[in-house]
Amino acid sequence: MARARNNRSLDAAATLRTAGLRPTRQRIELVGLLFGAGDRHMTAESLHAEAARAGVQVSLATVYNTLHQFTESGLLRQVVVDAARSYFDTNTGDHQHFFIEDAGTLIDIPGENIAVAGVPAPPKGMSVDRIDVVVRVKRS
Amino acid sequence: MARARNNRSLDAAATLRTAGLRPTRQRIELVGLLFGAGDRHMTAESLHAEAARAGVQVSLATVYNTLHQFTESGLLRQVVVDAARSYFDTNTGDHQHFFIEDAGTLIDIPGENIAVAGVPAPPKGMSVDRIDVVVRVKRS
DNA sequence: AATCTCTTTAGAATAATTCTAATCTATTGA
DNA sequence: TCAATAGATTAGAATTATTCTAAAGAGATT
Repeated sequence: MARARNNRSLDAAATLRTAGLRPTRQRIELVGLLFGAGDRHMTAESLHAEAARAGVQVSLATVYNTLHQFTESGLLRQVVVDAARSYFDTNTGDHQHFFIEDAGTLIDIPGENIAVAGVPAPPKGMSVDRIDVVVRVKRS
Repeated sequence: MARARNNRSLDAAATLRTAGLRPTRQRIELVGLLFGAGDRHMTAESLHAEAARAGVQVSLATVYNTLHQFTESGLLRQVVVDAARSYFDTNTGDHQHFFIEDAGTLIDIPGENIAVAGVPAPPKGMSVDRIDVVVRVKRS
């Protein structure tokens, strides 16, 4: 019998298969980093740096590819708060964000807390894809 | 008597002076383009192209400078909806946006229509700068 | 008009992201 | 099990939006 991969890897592979993605070495390791420790907000650069620190060899191009594939298959959600960089959120459930402008960091606001009322009907032939609320905060 | 500038230019110059900016030829012409025709959502490239079409000579660097200066002095509001480009809104009043993802266009939602409830207290030492709501719509 | 400070500009530089085309690897079918 | 194949990874080049630089230009003030 071949030496088995550990449980984490098995979980990651299953997650990837469910998402319709081949469980490659790089994707498995990125799944581990992304989903191994609670809800996180990552940029391509921060994930690439974290992979390097963890001794995981993966190119920046693959990190970008992977973040986009994970977003398309619903494993991640992209958050647009800053014109300069893209954030990816491991929490894909109903929630919104505080954005700390000075630090460039995000904090989740649970969806049950927050409510948006009075959104007009979208233009003819259009339907609402998602409503994003960003509460921008600064040092006071 | 010197030939007087027209009213539009006088208005523009006054607007600029009030904002604490020197009324230079370029700024006056950009004010004319930006505020001459109702509420608009522009990118640096779109404003630069429109200036060129109108025969207004202004460099792209100046368009960027001007958009940022106008934003800082409250003449414009920057809208972050797309990781790829920055939009500037001539409507600085209380309102929110539909973002048509396919077309990359914005539509205002009047502030009196929309309400956000249940925003938790911001983290210690922070205060809310602004709450942005983006209703992302797509062809249905 | 002289001076001073602020502004504009072309083009170089930067930063995030995407592309390319060559190499590699997981999967599949024999 | 192994070759074939479709898909994935990679380094580095390319692209895109934006910012920087430093030199020339133009309002403002005297």
